[in-house]
Amino acid sequence: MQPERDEYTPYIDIVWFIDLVNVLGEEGFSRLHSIVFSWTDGKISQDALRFIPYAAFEVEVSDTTSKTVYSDFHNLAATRAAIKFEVIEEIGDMNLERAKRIRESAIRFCGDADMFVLTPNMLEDFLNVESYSSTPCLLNEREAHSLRHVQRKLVSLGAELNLKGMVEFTPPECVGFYTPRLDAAWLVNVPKAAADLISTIAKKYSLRVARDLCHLTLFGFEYEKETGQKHIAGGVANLSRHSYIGFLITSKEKISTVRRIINKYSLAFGFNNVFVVDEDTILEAA
DNA sequence: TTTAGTAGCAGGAATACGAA
DNA sequence: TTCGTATTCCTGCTACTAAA
Repeated sequence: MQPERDEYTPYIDIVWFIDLVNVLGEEGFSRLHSIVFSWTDGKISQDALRFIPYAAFEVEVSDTTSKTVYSDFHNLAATRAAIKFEVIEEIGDMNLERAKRIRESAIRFCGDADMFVLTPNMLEDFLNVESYSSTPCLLNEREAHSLRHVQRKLVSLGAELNLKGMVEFTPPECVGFYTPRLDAAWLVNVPKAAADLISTIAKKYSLRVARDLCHLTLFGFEYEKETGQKHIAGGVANLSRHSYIGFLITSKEKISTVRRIINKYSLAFGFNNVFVVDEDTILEAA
């Protein structure tokens, strides 16, 4: 999403994107964009939808300060990339252990995870590696016997768009904590080479990556028709953290209620990736 | 108890660079 | 030329430890 004129604009040193045109083809992406464009009132630009950040790297090679490293972690979190690396040259007072302590604070206070610290030397080890270890898939396919109309529609629409559709989806990064379940999700495969490289780095340095490295949860869906405000608010919170773009589907009568929750939570918790969609709009999507 | 040395950290000035 | 961001270099503060 384009920054506002008066917003600070961080420069991320390196970002690996998944190009949805490569994944879906020109025609498939064009169709997906037209659907997302209509569901978000045009708030998602074509490029923001096309290039999905997978891995982001911030590199500090000077005698950097702790605040610089701390803001690096927040800038990395703002990319919404699945996995984030702070690469630290151990110069002056900055070193790996100190950067790791800053990482712990960043994870605790900015509400993101899967951020790690490396040194340039640790990365150079991988330049001449000929094969990488394969990436284990953490997805848990749940059998859903009775699907609601909206869920069936989302599964069939996802299949038409060449996306992996799942219902009653449990985000793999939540295992061991409170485990939310999204009513539906559309996932995209991560290119094997990228996933395997990250897996190999994680394995060598014992980085505890929580999320599934071979899929990205591109879209999450929650369907709330009759439930109360607090229940809906939980859905909004789950969507913001466990999908790249989240849609809360509800009836026409409840749209204003849901929008008020999204407005409140997006300001309080700093996200801008959840939208409310009228149930009929989903069912009529062709 | 005081003093000196050291590590860790914070902060600012100067400068480089690219975009508008 | 201006603006925003990154980088480099430097100084100062605080806490801790060991020696006097």
